[in-house]
Amino acid sequence: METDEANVTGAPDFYAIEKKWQKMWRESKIFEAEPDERPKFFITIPYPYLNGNLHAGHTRTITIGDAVARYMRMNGYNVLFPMGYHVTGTPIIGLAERIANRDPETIEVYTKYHDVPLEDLLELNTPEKIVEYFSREATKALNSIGYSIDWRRVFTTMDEPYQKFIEWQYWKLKEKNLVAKGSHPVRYCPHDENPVEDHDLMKGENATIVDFTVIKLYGYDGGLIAFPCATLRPETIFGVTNIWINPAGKYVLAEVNGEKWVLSREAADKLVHQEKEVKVIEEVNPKDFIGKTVVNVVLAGMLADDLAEVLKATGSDIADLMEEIARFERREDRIAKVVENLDRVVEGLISSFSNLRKLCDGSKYEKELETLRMIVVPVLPADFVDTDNATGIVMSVPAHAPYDYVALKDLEKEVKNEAGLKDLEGLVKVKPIVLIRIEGENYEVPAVEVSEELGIKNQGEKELLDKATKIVYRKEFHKGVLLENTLYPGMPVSRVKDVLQKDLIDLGVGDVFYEFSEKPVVCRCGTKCVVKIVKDQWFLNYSRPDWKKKVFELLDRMKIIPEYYKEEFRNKVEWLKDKACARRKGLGTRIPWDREWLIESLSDSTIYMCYYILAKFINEGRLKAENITPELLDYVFLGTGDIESASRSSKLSAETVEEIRRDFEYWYPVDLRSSGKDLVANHLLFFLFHHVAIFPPELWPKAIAVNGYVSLEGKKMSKSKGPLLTMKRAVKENGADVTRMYILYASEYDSDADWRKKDVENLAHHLSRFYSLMKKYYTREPEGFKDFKSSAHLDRWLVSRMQRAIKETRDAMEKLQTRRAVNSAFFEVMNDVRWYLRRGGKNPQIIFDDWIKLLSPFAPHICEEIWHWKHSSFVSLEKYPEYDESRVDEIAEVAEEYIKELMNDIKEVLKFVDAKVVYIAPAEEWKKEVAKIALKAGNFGKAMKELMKDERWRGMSKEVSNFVKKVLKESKIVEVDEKRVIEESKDFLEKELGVKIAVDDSKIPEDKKKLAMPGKPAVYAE
RNA sequence: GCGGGGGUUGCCGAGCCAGGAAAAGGCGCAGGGCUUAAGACCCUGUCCCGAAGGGGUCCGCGGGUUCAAAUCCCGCCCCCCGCACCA
Repeated sequence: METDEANVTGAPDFYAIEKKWQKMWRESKIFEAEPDERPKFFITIPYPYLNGNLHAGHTRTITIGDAVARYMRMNGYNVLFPMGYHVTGTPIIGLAERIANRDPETIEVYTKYHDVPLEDLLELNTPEKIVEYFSREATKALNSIGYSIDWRRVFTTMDEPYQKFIEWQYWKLKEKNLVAKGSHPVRYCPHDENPVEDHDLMKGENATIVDFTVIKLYGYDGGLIAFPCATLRPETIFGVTNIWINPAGKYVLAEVNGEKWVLSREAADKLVHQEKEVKVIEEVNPKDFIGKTVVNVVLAGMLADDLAEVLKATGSDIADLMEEIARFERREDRIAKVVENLDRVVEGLISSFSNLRKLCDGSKYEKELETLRMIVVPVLPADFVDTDNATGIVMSVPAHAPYDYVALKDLEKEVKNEAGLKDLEGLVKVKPIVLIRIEGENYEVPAVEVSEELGIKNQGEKELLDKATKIVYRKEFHKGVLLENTLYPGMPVSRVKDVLQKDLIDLGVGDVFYEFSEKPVVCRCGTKCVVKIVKDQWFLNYSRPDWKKKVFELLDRMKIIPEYYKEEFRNKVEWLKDKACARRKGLGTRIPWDREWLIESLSDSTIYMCYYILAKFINEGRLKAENITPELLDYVFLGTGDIESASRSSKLSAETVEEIRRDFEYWYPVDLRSSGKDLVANHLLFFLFHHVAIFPPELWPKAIAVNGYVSLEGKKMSKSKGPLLTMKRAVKENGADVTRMYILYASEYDSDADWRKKDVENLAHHLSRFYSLMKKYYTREPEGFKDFKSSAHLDRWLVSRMQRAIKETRDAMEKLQTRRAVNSAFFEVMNDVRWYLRRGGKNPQIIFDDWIKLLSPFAPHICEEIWHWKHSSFVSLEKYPEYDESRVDEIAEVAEEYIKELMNDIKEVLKFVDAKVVYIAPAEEWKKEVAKIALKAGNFGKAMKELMKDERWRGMSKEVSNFVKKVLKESKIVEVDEKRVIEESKDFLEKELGVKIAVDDSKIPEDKKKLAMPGKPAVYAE
């Protein structure tokens, strides 16, 4: 029998095949790209960071890149696909230290998940050895999976020439004023005296740094004493009725930048790290301050008119001063003036207030007292104040903060009932000051109404209070607008914070206190972390509008895949702030003008794609670090300066310089950067920023593609905790082609791929089947097949279907939809071939050349192997199959579809009848009119309307409507010679169905005939 | 909270942008063929009902538009990711 030679061969030796072709490719240098007359395609994948072995995540991203590279190469492009290694930063150093210290956890993770043999691992006790080891391993892995990389361009970011390149880049940025010094808050461990990164944390990984606005209210006790109130809503300063202090807390009096502050003990400790000069004078008892009053300086300025009147009426000695202040037109100026005379104003106001109180509770100065009350507010006790949050002192704004309102109400009651609090009588009054209007809502005093709606009885009901707070804050933030009694009437609450914070600081009554959003934040060493302001850091000024504008321009013109990431990128550009780009610790390049700083790792990997051009010359030994001068790089990358100075400074011949320049001009810009989605908000963003900063628009990148992660059996992979699947292991266990195909087929775009052993094995079976098919048919002469035009129906069908697959695969690849591409190029063709063989096709090999080429970007080794059974060229360099409309035979396709449907119909019937013979007859000719009418009408609705006018059709509206749908989709159905098709397929149907088939309408009853329509013959079984 | 994405038949996952199939493909499961047997391979079935190719129900929930909605519109619920100085 002819069948069995294929099956017996069994599974091919993937491993041997892979090794063989990898060697052949390498020896033939077919992926080493040099400029020529072809159009070029420069594709890059972010170089991997080498603190471990490459894993399934890398495998996915790079396989996508390689499939595209191979696809483009087969489409006539001169493709450059290089790779390098990223080693900048601290993780490698940390790893070396942990290995040197024999850290058990590290050893476990690296032997268990990264597949590093223990004896090798223990050797890796310096960063250099780690880089050496993992780059070697990475190269092995990348080769073992068959990527078409031009290895002459490999490098690491520690290489001296690379550092020269980065120095040049940073000089360029400096020239353009895009790098500047500043300070920046970071998470910091006081014990280690170091900034703390995520993986160094024991607790609090989710904590972010929030900036509280500190607003100082002033008391007076022989001198000014500031009460720094911390708030996230500085606008509420206009509605303060009192301030809160925790009577049970530990507080200190300290000199902060020369001013006396009352603040919590913790706060004083924290401020030391926040660029403040802090000298603790003494511990103080918070209860001593309760009942004392403090001055709201902002309001004092704003209400200077009223104050002046009050002070005059009550004979205060600062009445004149206040009048003077009131003469200023602008509120800001008044406040400034108050601050200028802070000492006198505060003392004067406080003593006036206290005099007036003693003098006249409830008598003739009632109104004046009320005015003063708004500005001179009491310090009151509150348990809910957290001394470990910011300063430990907060403002009370009962109109807009449910906690404040409810606590005040409680306190009011207590004052009446408890003897110990009698001092506070007259000071505790619940009189909320409203400063925000919420658009579209009817609140008078939001905090009061919301608290009442929720039925909050006292401050013990924390849950409800939190809920109320959330409601009020949310509504006010989104729909709130400031009222007349504020500094910015009409301004939305959502916008006021930054403005006001800055104003208050400028006026001298404000400050910033950085605090964690969640607590505690604990370092691995067990110490509680603080926020530290790092001074004199170098920053990349990403927030500059002119810089961003250019990035937006780039985004507009570039292609982002998938498309909706363009919007995501825009948002991220908008959101990006200045970024500290200097570090004290780590591997990398020093800032050339300030050598105590290292350039941070995300900042030295932004335009390095152009370094691949240099790398070839460097690896050839033609270019050394000392040759890489600014003049050289200006000339070869930017075309500025001149060849003479480039040549002179670099000590390279003019020819060499020109050669590098030509290479660069040929290859640049980057045509596609394909990356995992984790790099969107950082690396890819910086990639865009730096390109627009340094290169002219014609050298800006053309496209970015983003792909999702890989999980293992549904579990997230983790480099540091496992599970992890290394590229090496995946290839070793499954073979390169299986690994590649699986990862490409597992999912699309940014959705995550799940690596499932079972599915992977199954794919391997599919590939083996493919190989067997090839083995059986590929080299065989086709029977009775000369060319497409004259061939038999089934052969034409197969060729036609192949055209569909080609079109679909190409379309998918153009959009980087590898899943769809593999599906059509592999699975769908496979199904067609199977159907073809089942139908008795003898010549599947007529499409095999195309099929092998079609699959070659995805499973290059096996394709190369099979291809060589018949050809001596590399399939990797062949022309990718082109969709050829002249080889599409719609009628053949429709006819096959017809047979499939007929078979299903008969099968359905046979389910219910135990028949020996099935009679089939195509519908009567006249029914084809339906098709004509339907096609003329063009759409379903019109067609049905038209047809139902004819009474012949009315009795069978159901059948007609089904047919109309069909004919509108496959118009060729009417051109099929049904009778002939059935006759030709008779043997097939009989074999498949196990019954006798007869084309004979005389045996078919009328009611069955009625059901027939073109494309759906009458069937009768008996 | 802000921003981006998403909820499809046992599972994974297409389809939705350009309305008109119980809804591709894979996995799993069941049955049959092949085989001494296992594996591999091939075929069939896999929402419910049905002794004739049919009918019913279905794509997070609730409305709406339409001859027709998984697909368009409105409201709601739920899930994932990013929010940084870390590669």
